[in-house]
Amino acid sequence: MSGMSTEYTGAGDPRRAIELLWGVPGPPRRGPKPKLTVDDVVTAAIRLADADDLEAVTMRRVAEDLGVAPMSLYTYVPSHAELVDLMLDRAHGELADELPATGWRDAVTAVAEDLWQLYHRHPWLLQVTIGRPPLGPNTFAKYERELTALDGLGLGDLELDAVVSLLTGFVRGAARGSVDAARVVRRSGLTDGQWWELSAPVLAEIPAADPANYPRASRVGTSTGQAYGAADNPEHHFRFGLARILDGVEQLVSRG
Amino acid sequence: MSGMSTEYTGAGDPRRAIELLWGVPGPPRRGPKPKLTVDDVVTAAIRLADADDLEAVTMRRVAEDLGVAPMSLYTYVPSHAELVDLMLDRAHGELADELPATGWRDAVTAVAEDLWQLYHRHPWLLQVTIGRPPLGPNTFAKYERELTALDGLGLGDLELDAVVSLLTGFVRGAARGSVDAARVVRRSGLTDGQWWELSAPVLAEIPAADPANYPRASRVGTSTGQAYGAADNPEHHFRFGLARILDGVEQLVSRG
DNA sequence: ATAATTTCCGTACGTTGTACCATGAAGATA
DNA sequence: TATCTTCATGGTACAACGTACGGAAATTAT
Repeated sequence: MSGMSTEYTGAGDPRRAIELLWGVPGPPRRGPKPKLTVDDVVTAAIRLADADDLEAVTMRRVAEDLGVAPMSLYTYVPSHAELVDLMLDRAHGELADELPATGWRDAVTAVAEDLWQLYHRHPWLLQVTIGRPPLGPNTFAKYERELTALDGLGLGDLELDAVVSLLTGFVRGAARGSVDAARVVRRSGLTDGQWWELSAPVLAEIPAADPANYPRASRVGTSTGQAYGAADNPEHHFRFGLARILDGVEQLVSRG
Repeated sequence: MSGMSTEYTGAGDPRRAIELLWGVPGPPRRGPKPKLTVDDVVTAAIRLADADDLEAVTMRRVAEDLGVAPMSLYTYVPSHAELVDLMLDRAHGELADELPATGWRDAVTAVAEDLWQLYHRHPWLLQVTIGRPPLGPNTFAKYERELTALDGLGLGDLELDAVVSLLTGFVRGAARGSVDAARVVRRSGLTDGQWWELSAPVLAEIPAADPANYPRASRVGTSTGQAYGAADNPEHHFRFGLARILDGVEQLVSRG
């Protein structure tokens, strides 16, 4: 294989992936002492991703960070794809286990907030395409906690799953908007305001782009621009959307 | 520049990008007749992306498709990034302008359904990272239509923007789950069921992965597995989530 | 005719994941 | 202790990527 095609979780051999995720010891080895452990590799990879991007996690860079040759990594990890799986499960281990005991709305809010924070601490998590659900301990614990937050509301199993999916999907999307916006500012060196000051005059020269053709869009666009000093406000969108979803779920619950 | 770093929309020179998006004619040219148009390039790129992936849209492959050398494309498009911007705006041109006049719930539902369909027709749209909002005609029209669906409900401009963001972000996330799941099945050649049959026995050998440690997760997991014959059902998650969000928005509206 | 401009494209560079193979280190067996 | 077996290490190489650079050829303006 060559290049780095779109990688999704759960590519590669399931057996090997699961053994790595759960850290099964394996039979006693015979050859020379390994200089590293799988955890070392994952730690270095996460350090690189945190400092930059998922794109920064190349086998060559991870190897350099660890003081070994690129090909040596393949004794610890079958491929780049499995390394990403391991990074993902490890990062989710930072989520708490406890939940507030002050009602389901607080519990669900805590789940959403924790995830929102986690995605901002490790923005590269949002660059991982989810193929198969990663069958690691922390991914399991995350799902268990999310279900626990909705315990005792009388929801059926299928409804529980759908609500959790709605919630986590929403947080993921909102966080993505937030970190993508931050990334583009960092990478381009232009704030949203500066970028708009460059773009607006060009747009004004295009007859077809007359604001009269898009009356609502231009009105709301200028309103949000003035209110936030930016095109939009990810943090506000997160809180607003979460409130709407909680209201929607509450109706479902109260209807039985 | 080398390799293909994570590309986001709105990279590159804003002036040139906007001129391309709106198809401004430019001064009369002097040199030899161009063999192609910008539209030809975009069309070929979309054809490749539809047939496969965004990853399949390489300058070399697009050029081959058009019968020119790779470097010739750069006379039409400043870089790969701008090409993606153009693809994105063009694809959104497939969205209808009209809305059902039978109430805001129907209108918002139509917006969501149309987007859901569009993302399934062009799954690569979900692989584009949104940096700056693409300032093209069809992106404008999309936003205008979304706002129109919420007309006359008494929502403020900031609320309107937040609701639209919630709605489109939700559809995007749900569709992503759907197309990613389909892609992994196609690429791995394994259905969810087959993949699970491979994974489950391995997991059963891991003591720490005992279902008793994750009681809710394992119960709900088997329920959904039996109900859908798969890990989850994207279509159902979409309809379910949309209903919850509509209920949540309805509360906001009725509270004034 | 000449000059100015623009298209087209061959070549080349730096980047990626990783296949393949040789080298040598360390435990198992005699 | 000597030999065998197994495994970590890492050098080299390949195909694919975006695209910088610069020359050749074509077209229009003068």
